[in-house]
Amino acid sequence: MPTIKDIAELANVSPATVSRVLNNSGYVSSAARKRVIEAIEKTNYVPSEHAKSLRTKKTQVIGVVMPRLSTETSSRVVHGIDKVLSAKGYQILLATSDLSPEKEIDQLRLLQSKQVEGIIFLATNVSENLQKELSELETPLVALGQDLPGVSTVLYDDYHAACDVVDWFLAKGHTKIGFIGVSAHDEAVGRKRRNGYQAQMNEAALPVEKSWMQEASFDIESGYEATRRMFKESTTTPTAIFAVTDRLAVGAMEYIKQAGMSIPEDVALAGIGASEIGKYVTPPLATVDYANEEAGMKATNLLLDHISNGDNSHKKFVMPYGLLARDSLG
Amino acid sequence: MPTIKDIAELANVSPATVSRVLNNSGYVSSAARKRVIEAIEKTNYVPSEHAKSLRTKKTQVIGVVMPRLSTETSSRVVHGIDKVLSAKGYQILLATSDLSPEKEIDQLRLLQSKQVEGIIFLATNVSENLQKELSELETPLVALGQDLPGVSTVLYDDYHAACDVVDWFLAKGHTKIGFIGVSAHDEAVGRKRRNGYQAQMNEAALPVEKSWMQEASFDIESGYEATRRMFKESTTTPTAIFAVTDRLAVGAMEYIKQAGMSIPEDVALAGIGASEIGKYVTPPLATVDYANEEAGMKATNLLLDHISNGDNSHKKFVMPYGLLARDSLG
DNA sequence: ATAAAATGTGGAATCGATTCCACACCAGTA
DNA sequence: TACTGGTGTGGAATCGATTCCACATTTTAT
Repeated sequence: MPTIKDIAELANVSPATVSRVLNNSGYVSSAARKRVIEAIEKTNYVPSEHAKSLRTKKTQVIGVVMPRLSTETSSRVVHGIDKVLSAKGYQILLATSDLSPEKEIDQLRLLQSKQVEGIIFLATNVSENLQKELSELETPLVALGQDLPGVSTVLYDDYHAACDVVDWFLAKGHTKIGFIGVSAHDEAVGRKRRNGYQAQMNEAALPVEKSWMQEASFDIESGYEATRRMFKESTTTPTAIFAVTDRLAVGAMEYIKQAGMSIPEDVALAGIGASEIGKYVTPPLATVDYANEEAGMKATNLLLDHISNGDNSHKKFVMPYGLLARDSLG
Repeated sequence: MPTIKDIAELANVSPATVSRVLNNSGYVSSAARKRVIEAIEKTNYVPSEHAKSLRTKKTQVIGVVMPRLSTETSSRVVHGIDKVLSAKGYQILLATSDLSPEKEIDQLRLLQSKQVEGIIFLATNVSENLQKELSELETPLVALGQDLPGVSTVLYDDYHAACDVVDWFLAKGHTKIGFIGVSAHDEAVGRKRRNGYQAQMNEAALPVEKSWMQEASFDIESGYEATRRMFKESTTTPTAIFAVTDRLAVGAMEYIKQAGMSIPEDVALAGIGASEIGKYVTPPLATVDYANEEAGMKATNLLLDHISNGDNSHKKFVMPYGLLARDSLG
């Protein structure tokens, strides 16, 4: 591995001059520049970013912390982030938290030690420790998807989206509406969407049988099971089901079909997420489009603003969402 | 941002001693160690990885270059990579090439300058320039999915998988089998799978009408269009279609349904990739499971071997695949 | 013609860690 | 008593770049 010194010797100049060529700064005669460039090409020289960062404090790297990579939502978000970042010459240092609160904090530290210039943080849990860590963090950070106090965040409008889904059903005349949610530890998906559902049912003065509200995890299989439980346990069975994610809804769809009922005639169905799968199941799944890619882009732009302007204000940005009424609605 | 010097002063020791505490190396009295640890905690000190890497040449970062992130295949692969890497304390520096050959090379250079300890490379194009770049690269590298000469690779068995898909149809008595492929610039998906199809049709002495072979890009919509063309242009229409990816197959499915034909009675269908979507469309799509996550893990382990053993041999590893015969087959 | 400004270049300090080496101290042993 | 060997510590070089400053040389302006 050649260093700047080797190039300097080869080109018969000082390291300082090589550096000037590298950075297009200061004065360099065209003769010297030519010799340096030749030396660089001959040796396949690549400057060490570490030495550079050590001196300049710039790394051109943004850290991204997310619970898991292998979901459609995540990859859309990362794609949005990458789109903005790669255009500006930044790279992504990826850190996954595996849904573990301690690991989220560890990763935050690790990224800090790697001197990333900013962090985009998709949290799931919002613990005490996490908030403490965040408040001590010097690196600019933007949260996405969960409302973290004291930091800039790009949020989805979970509450109103959930209300709108329930409204869909109400408008079709449904009164017995089931709900498949996830753990309330997840503030956004677990709590807010449930709140929206409950608020809307209350508003409409509709009673909700206990078994109509089921809790699942995040996979299709779990949506299937939740639906099975719902139908087994209910005295009056729902005529519509709102699942908080498309995957859960697809699971519900599987159960309903297997149980010999038809969608939307016997049971109407809707999810949230606008996942690709929902578009191609039969019937197509009504859902809410969260514009994940745009959210990723938005968060990145916000972060870059913080970095360049040294702007420390805490902005909250709520993403608009789109309603995709499809056949599963009736 | 405190540095090792600040800690040293606070703890009344030299930087050397702080370093010893940090790395658990050499002799440190328990009194000194205690003072150092306290100073670290008090100041929230995080050592600079840049300074460290500059000195030690170790970064604990692996670069991953891939064409795009927002596909199910990619995220499965990255997930596999991450699983192995995070267990060993490595991090992932992500670089996307956006399907552009020049960008693939740029990213390779950039990763090198960031001193990554190894690179996992998912290429699409296999150009001259790329091969030159790879041969000059000093960083250990493992390619995944495309056969690059002169480097270790983890490969999918595209040719035989394609043969097996055609065999499915042959076994069901189909003789008119259509094919939806992608550009031959993509060696693995474009060329090898097509070769498998053609070889098998030849073997069975079955004629292939020109319009039965259509070229598409990678999205569902494009599969739809390719199928439309196939049916419009053919004098005899196929009774079975092999699409080289599940997404293309789903597009084909859409067209076939919309044209009023039924699957598998009028047209049988199969894809490759075992994407989740294929499992939940109606009818479920027959496909080939490529074990992407395992491939990512395999590639990572191979890479780590190279790194730790300084092992420069070029291993080729072909992943086994699984056949998922589902209802779309008939 | 002479002062002032622009151009080119190298020396050396610097960033924040690690690590070799020298040195000091305190046992235990011959 | 003197010598070994294990402990504990700090000084200083080092990694590979950037950048300030000083200095030399040329060009331009007055």
